[in-house]
Amino acid sequence: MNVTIREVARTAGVAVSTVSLVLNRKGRVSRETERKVLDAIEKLHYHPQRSARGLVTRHSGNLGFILSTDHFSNAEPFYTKIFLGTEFEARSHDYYVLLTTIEQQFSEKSIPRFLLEKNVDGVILAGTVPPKILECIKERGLPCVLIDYFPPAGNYSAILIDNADGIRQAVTHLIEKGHRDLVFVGGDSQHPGMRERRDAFRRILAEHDLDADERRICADSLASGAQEGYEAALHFLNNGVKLTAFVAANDAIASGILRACRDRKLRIPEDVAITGFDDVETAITARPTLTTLHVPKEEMGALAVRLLAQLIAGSASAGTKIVVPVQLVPREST
Amino acid sequence: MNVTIREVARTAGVAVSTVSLVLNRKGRVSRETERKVLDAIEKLHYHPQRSARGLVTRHSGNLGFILSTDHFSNAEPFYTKIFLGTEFEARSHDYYVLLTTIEQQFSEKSIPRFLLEKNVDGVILAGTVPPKILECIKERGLPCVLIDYFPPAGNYSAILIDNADGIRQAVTHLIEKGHRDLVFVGGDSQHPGMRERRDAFRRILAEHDLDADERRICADSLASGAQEGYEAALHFLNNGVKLTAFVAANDAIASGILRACRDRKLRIPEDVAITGFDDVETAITARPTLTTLHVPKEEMGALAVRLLAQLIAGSASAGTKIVVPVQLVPREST
DNA sequence: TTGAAAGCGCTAACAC
DNA sequence: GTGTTAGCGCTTTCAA
Repeated sequence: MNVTIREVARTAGVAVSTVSLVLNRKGRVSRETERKVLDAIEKLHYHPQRSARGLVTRHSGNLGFILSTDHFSNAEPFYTKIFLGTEFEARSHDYYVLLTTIEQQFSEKSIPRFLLEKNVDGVILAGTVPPKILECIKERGLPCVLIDYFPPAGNYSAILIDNADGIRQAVTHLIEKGHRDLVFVGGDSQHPGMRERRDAFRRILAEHDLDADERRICADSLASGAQEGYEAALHFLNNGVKLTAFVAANDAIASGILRACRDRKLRIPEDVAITGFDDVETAITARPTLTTLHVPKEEMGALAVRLLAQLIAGSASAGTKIVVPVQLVPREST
Repeated sequence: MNVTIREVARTAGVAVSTVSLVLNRKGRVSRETERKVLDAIEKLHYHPQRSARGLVTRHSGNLGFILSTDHFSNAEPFYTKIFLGTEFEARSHDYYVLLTTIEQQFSEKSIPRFLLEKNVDGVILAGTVPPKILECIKERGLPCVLIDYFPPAGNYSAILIDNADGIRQAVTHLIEKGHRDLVFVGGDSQHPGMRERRDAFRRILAEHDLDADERRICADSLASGAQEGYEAALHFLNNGVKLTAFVAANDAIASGILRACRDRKLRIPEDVAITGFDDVETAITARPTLTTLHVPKEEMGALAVRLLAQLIAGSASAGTKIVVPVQLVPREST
């Protein structure tokens, strides 16, 4: 029932190693024997078995995808989109992708199973991940690609977002709409990308000779959700900061701001304009719909797979960074 | 560098087979030797390798997920949600999910690689799939679970949607809103689920003594998209069929109907009401937002994994069918 | 209860 | 070019 390489060799009248050579196109097999082997393979419907091959080649044919638990369980569409992007691209590279999540507080005993079992040839990590997991991967000599995160130390391959340009587009857009008094609501200040967005806001306002005072920037929260946005917005509003536009570090925050403004009976965009970042579902389901920066999430996943595949093949060098552009999507909130 | 079972045996001072017994808790190992082995494992950070184990046990630890190409490349959120549901659930069953897509016109040479490589222990198939792939899976003796599809012949395990009850809820809702003249716009009549929705419409209207004439039912298209909905709606409108409400077989169709009504300057829901089915993104991004039937997509994926895991373990019998309930979500379109 | 040894199906030296 | 053979790391008889 179970057809093996041995049977193929027997029916083709050659040695197993010859079959193996044909299978792996290592050349140096005569046209004639190759034909015989190919015929036998065809006839027997033979296909090499992954685990047997993997045992000796030390290649699994799988890529690992690691996401922190909160990113996934929030069902954050941001990272799931990225994940689907990797799934899609992986197929054309003949890889399968194994997904796992890890806790932010990483310990020895929570090492992803696919690493322990040597069941992946490379790893993609999306969003903030504990530094320890990176060491863990390096120890095993596995190539890896980060997405939307870059740790404080070390030189990693990564797919990053052009955060500064995104904020520039948002601010420029608001200025064109006549706004002069902007405030910024940031998120998790541990995340480098979030810091980039905040810093860009500061810098770009300065470039335009607009008030970029620290009191116009609220970016010290630990989370980056709607609740934080809501509270930050009330904070600005209650303290009488002069403002006509909010620049939010992401769409969730922006939707929180939206709610705060509604609570205060402010009209959007007449009284106050709001911009988000990421262009996730929230942006389009919000009322009014949210002007935001479109981040090509699926594409980032695809790029990560492509880069990782090259890293594994040795045709790209570790430390390669790819920055993807973002695009302003004007909607009702401005 | 690479710690194997042999080293564990050596440092524990026992035989390799003993370590294996401990690893697989096959019992009949004395407390004392078990301790020694466990200590050695701990000390060496040993973990069995998947491919080596798989080679002998014939278990890969993976589940396959098969989706038709059109379902996936349309980036149909319906099936991607289901897929994410399987990913989520698989983790708690210690399985990884391998995704692949197949063409609707299935041939010998397009058999999913994970089947050829014996790289999965069971298979989940979502949406319409060619019957040949099912034979192909059966030949290999792999358990499988279908989602949202049931082939004309054969007895399969499946996760199905309570389509009839969904249509009942939609119709009842419309009747409560005062509608008496309903029409139905169906989709791909090859799909059993789509047929169920159509048949339920016919039956439920009859139960309420409403006109369920064939001219009120448009369900002969080959696709189930917005374009089909648009054309069907125009067809009804142009032929002067008396109607105040459309019941669509899914949200995409409903959004097409919506557009047709807008083109004809009909007010929604004042002049005409519309209901969808599935509750995908479209339903909430449409203007006005769409009253629809919420289908628990992630949950269906999770149920499929749970059932498949039981099938593999032998603790459930092939042919088990699970019907998931749907829930009406009233929005602006009614 | 434990150990020795035979494979699982494949690749890769190394001979011929 | 092609065949022989030794493993890859594990599980599983079968003896002891």
